[in-house]
Amino acid sequence: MAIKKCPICGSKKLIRDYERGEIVCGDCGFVISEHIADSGPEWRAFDAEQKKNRARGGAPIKYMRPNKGLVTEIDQYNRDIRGAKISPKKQAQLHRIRKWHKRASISSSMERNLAIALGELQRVASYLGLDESTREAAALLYRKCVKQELIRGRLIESVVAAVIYAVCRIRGIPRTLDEISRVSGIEKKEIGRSYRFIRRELDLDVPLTDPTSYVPKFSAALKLSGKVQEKAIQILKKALRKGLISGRGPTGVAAAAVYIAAALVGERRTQKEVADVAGVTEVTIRNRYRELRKELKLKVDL
DNA sequence: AAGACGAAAGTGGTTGA
DNA sequence: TCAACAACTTTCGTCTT
Repeated sequence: MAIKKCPICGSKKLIRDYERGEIVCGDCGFVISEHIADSGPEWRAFDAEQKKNRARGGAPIKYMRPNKGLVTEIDQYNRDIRGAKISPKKQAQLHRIRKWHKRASISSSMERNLAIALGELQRVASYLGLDESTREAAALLYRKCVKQELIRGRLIESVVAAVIYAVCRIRGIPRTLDEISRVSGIEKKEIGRSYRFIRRELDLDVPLTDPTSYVPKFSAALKLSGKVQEKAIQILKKALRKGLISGRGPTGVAAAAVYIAAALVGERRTQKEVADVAGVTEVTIRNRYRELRKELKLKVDL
């Protein structure tokens, strides 16, 4: 069912944010739906060069397919294009070609690994509501891992989860290790270990998680207005300048900011409510809240 | 009765020797 | 590999609304 207008303010200006898997109201900022399926094109160019290459004719190259979407097959009937029998010499040649063709593609261990991994990746990504371009980025990263032989000794599923986590961090898509752990069925510490390993080996540049990216998510779960989100982001920006973010868990900081913002705007939520959707405890919210209040000199009457 | 607050002890992960 | 360490959680008693 397609969503046509915002249930809060009735506005029809809806922004579909496929990277984050959200539909957001353009007027009040309310996050109407998370985890939407991407109905846009199945690939997105990361830069002009790729756009040019991919925009050319033919099917887009898909990293999600074990053979990148390009298929050649040599059938088993020794006939030429008109159906006539082929000479024994040619037959032998064809046999050799078939053999090597198979070895070079589906039957190589790398391709077998990829076939399993990409299926798992597809499954986890869809549970997390990640759009196609993010999935492609994850698939590409996974290919790099395979190429550098980083999988050996590790569960394929754990590397898949780690790759997804890395891509989400890089793209600023708010998905916690907890969420990924839940849908992938791999323990958090296991994912974390694989994640750190591939980050080091591939020399990935992963920025710190920006707490503001969690604000829309938490606000939506708490049914808070766009005004609260605005306020919360404003608070976080100030906190960032004061150096209150570093070293702290991003979800905790974001949760505290949302909690404060809700109180300031008059849409109060209890610490427990905020804590639950953020996946932290009330104590953590209190600690962050205390720091924020002190450093930013916010007057909050509770 | 429920929520807010904070102290104290416990837990799991990181880091540096 | 081990110990120190910071962030966070759990638990609990007290205060406020």
